[in-house]
Order: sequence, then structure tokens, then C-alpha cells
Amino acid sequence: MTRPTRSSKKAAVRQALVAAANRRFHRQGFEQTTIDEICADAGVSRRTFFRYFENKEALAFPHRAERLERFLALLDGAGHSPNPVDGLRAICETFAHEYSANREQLLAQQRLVDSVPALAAREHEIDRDWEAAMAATFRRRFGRGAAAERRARLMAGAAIGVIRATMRYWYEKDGKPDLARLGQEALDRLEQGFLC
Amino acid sequence: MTRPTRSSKKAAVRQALVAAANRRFHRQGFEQTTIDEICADAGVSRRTFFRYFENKEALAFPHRAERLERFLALLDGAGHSPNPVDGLRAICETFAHEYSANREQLLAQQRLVDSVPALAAREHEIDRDWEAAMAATFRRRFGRGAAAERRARLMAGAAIGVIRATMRYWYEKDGKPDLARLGQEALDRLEQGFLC
DNA sequence: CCAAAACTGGCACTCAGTGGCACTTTTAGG
DNA sequence: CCTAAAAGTGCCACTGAGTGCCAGTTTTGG
Repeated sequence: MTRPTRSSKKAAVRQALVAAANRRFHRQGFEQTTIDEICADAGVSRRTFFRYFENKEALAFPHRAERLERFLALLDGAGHSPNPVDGLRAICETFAHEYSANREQLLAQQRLVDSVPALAAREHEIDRDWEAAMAATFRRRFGRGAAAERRARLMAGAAIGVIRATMRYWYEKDGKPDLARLGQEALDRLEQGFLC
Repeated sequence: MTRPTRSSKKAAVRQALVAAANRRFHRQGFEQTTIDEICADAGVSRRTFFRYFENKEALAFPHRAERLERFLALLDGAGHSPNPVDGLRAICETFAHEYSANREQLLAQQRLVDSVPALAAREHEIDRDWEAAMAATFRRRFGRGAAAERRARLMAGAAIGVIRATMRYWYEKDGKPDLARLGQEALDRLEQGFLC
């Protein structure tokens, strides 16, 4: 029987908070759940809660930091394709598989997010992080100059736009369509434009 | 001397709150300003404040409802062009002129928004409204069917993506570039895609 | 084994936002 | 005009989010 290390205990506390929050949010709704209740369930003080999460909203996106990190790493790794969209295609494939594997959990999370405006706002914040990451990558690929800069940003903006639209569509269809396929079609559009 | 009517008084109170908030936000920052202070400046009770604005954040976007309404009307009006982007081009022209005319005010507002995460989140909420409006319009143009539906949504997502990226660029350049021109270039990209 | 560092709990505090109620002003109908 | 209903306002008490502070405990590395 190994003694619990500090970091493993931290992970356990975090996990307990997330689990308690999920239960409560699901049963009572987001606003109707107080942080006190979550803390009581997790056996932790309110003060400690705020050392694990910035605020109540953060509980609804427990993988935010980790996923962004992974996205950044993948963007870095896919740095060699001549066309930046090809890099996105590969990344899309990776995330599509992960999301499909966690379908139920994601659907539940999304139902929650859609029902609480404050959470929808946080979700956009996340998108913004991803957009910034893509813009930085594209900029590196497109080189210097104001035109290249603008192009990189427009492309990142359009990319996150079609990605988010795709996710919403997938969620709305209860995660039944093939997400990887939807993603590839979205990226096709991004490449080829919307001229009729 | 005309007796002040009820609605004119309401408008005056609203205006006073917005003005007081702008002053305070500018001098002390958003979080450092309490609603109490704003109410005191405007000569109104705290309880009354919440009858004019949903929350403190709403003070930073005083034209939100009005602008969305106008956008919706323009979308409706531009319903006859064969290519939906043409409709956007006309609308872009209209808003570009308005924004350029209110450059200073918009720049100040944006500096505030960029410095407060909560406000950035609200801004995304606004974008979401605009995206939904565009998606509905495009859907009408593209007809029935899942493919048309998806196309409409992807296009709306990409559109708001390039528009927001354009606005950010313009803000960052202190509103000096020709916004109408930037907008048209962004819409060119939307039409023609990002294939290298 | 020990000192430093990290973690925790508890308390007091500020401020956003809500509900309720009494009071005043505006409006519309006769 | 006059008046009753409706709309708007102020005040008060309350809940709950989030922060600063400090004292006590646990973990870690040497």
C-alpha cells in the first residue's frame, strides 16, 4: 500500500470536486447549485475550492487547459505541411476520435453549457484561445508583412468559426454523425470558400 | 418648455448611467468601479439600476440591442441578391461607415473590453447573436435539406469569424485602416477560401 | 530527522444581484 | 379636469460568489 503523494492527492481532490459538481449540476442545474454544496460533497472547504478552480464556471470545462495544450502540441508537430489546412485535417482527425469516444460525457456537458449563458460565454473564451493558437501558427507559415498577418488572422477566425459550427451541429444531432467526416467537410469549405 | 414625458426620462436615466459608467470605467477600471458609485453619479438607486441593465457588463455595450436590430433589418432587406455574400458586402459598407464615424468611442470601448475577460465573453455572446441571424438568412436562401442547413451554418460561422478577426485588426491599428476596405477583403476571402 | 515549502481551513469582508413592499409619478378613460 | 390603474422608483434585507489574511498542518528534499 503506497503512501499517497501530494500531487496524487491534489488530483483526487480536483476529481472529487468535478464529480460532485457534475452530479449537482445535472440534478439541480447550474445556478441552483452553490459552491458550498459542492465543497461539502467533496469534503473540502470553500476556500480550498478556489485554489483548484478560478470560479464556478471552470467546473464545467475540466479539460480546458489540457486540451488546449494538446492542440498546441499538435499544431507545432504539424508544422511541415505546405498548406496549413492539411495540418488541421490531421488534428481534426485526432480530436474527432477522442470526442467520439467520450460522446456521452460531451453531450451532457454541452447540454449544460447551452442552458447557461455564462457557460456559453466561457466556451467562447476557449475558442478564442484556440483561434489565437492557430493564428500564431499560420503567421509563422505565411511570413512577415501586414498582408500575411491579416491573412493568418482571417484564416484562424474562419477556421474556428467552421469548427464551432460543426461541433454545434454534431451536438444537436446527439453526436450521431461521423464527426471526423463533418470536420473534413468543414475544412473543405474553409479551403474552397463559399462562392455559390 | 415641454414637460418631460416618461420615455424621455427613461432615456435620460439610461444615458446618465452609461455616461457615469464610462467615466468611472475609464478612470478606475471596470472591476474597481462599483455599481453603487455609478448609481450615485447618476442620481439613481441601486435597485433602479437593475431595472435598466441586466448587469454591470451590459453597461459596456449600450448599443447591443439596437445594432443587432439594425443588422437583422439589413439582412432582411438584402434578401434578393443571388449570392448571400453580396448582401453582406452592402451591410458591411453600412456598418463600416458608422463605425468609422464613431471611431474614438469604439476604440475606447474596445480597450475596456480587451482589458476585462468578462467583457470579452459578453462580446462573444453578441457575435453569437449575429451568427445566428446570418445562419437563419442563409438557410432561407439555401433551401431545405441537411446539406443546405450545414452549409448555411458553416458559412455563418466562417463569416462571423472573419468579421471579428477584421474588427480586432482594425482596433489594434487604432482604427486607422479603411474599415470598409478591410471588410471587403475579408468577404473576398470568405468567398474564395484559403487554399494556398 | 528537520526546516522550508506547499497546502488547508476558517473567518471576516466586499460586492453583485434578487425579492418584496410601500410610495410616487405618469397615463388613459370618462 | 379627475381619478384609478399602471408604470416606475427607493429602500431594506438577504443570498451567494469571490478575496485577503493568518494560523495550523502536511509533505518534501536534504
